[in-house]
Amino acid sequence: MQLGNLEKSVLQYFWDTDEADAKRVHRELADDTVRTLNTIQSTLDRLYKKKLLFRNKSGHAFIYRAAMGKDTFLARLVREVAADYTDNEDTLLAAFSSLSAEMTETQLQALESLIDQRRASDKSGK
Amino acid sequence: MQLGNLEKSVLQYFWDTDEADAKRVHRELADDTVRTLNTIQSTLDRLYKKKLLFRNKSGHAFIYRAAMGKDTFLARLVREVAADYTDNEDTLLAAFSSLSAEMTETQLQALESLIDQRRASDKSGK
DNA sequence: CACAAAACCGATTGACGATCGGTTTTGTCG
DNA sequence: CGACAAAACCGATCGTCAATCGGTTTTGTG
Repeated sequence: MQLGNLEKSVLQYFWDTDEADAKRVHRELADDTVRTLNTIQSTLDRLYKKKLLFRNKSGHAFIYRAAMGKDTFLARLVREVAADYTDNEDTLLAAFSSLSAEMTETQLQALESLIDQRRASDKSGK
Repeated sequence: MQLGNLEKSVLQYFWDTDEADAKRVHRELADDTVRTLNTIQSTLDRLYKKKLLFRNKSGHAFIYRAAMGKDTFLARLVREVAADYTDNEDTLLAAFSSLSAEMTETQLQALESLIDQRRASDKSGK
């Protein structure tokens, strides 16, 4: 899932904003470069076709919203990257190894507690 | 760092093979699609310019080798992906959370032991 | 039903990887 | 040292895909 810069910005926008139509996105994403509402519409449509945004019609316009949270999306990207470069599953662990080499102790602890949480939710049959 | 398919294959090749010149890569990467030696050369050059391969001349030809291991490269990609979608560092942890939700107990344990190793090498002043 | 708003379509541009043909360099060997 | 082959280097073309926008078609709604 390779995204362009505008696509990323828009996605980011929807992680902060519950829902919006093209007009609103265009208005609130206004930055340096001048862009047409039309450009935003194309981008929304592209993201919709990529199933990264949901939409449903309300009056004239489509109302869009993020199809998944940022963390879920990130996890997906990470998995994708790993799958792209590895045959056996454990390369992902190797990558973690390199990554962890640059993590702070605090982050390591956070990671550990995530693992524990995962185990807990397993046990509870979730 | 976005790579095309041939680039990925070549990189993968160099993670299995210590060093090789274009000719050898071309010979050993021969698959279905017919490709010229020239194509392989371009690709090697592109990877060299991206600093993913080292090279040095030996006789007529360049001898190439991987500039980093697969795990280091993967870690770099993961970091890159994360940086691309997150302002604060901790989104990476959130992503791990989603990821860990699909890990087997065995993988979780492996991850934990990686964390421990990391701590150990910290203490030893490495 | 008319009209404005938005969707939809299609064209263009700019990156960039893949692919090669052709030209220039450059070792090496007689 | 000079010819020749091998490889590097250059540049063109093609395909894909995001970004951009103009123009046309739909479509709610007053």
